[in-house]
Amino acid sequence: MENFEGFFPGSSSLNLTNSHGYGEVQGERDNGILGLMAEMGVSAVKKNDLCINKGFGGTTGESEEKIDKEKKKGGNKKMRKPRYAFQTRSQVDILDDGYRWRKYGQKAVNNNKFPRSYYRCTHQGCNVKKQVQRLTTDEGIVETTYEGMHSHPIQKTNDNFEHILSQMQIYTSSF
DNA sequence: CGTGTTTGACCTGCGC
DNA sequence: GCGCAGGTCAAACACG
Repeated sequence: MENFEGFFPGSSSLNLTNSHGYGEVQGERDNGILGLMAEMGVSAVKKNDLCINKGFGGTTGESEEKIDKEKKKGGNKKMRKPRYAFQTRSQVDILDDGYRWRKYGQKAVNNNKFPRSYYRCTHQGCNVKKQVQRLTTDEGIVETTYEGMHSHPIQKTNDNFEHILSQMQIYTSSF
């Protein structure tokens, strides 16, 4: 069982050990934050396409093996990185997960009245990206999408992250 | 001065 | 081919 290295290494100090049986996907260590969010009851999903799969009824984590479906379009070698989206009920958009993020873009998307912000990990050689967007339907919900896995230690103490976690309230999708 | 944010322009994929 | 929407770049700017 992997722990949360990659997303939140060191978060094992939290009382949120991953006990869900997410298997390895694509040989990557993909089950980190998903398990964490599952423990918290936060609606979390891995999205390979841009569809957000809500409903975390306990049977999530299946059909993740299909992400290797490359687009058979002229041999495009551009394989999409797996992305993880989770929604948290928070007053702040930026969840300080201990990494250093540099904002590189902001865009108004869809019919969402809130702009989507694009962040990139500033660690050299680590091109993990994340998108942060507040939902129009529920302004208290912030959806964060991670893309890629961190391959370096966390850069800040996790005390703050623990505080953030305590602020996160369980969000169970009700539709 | 180093680091991060802002913001308009640019790029790219996709549907029509 | 064209237009739109999403994603990224990069110069200017702000701040400690």
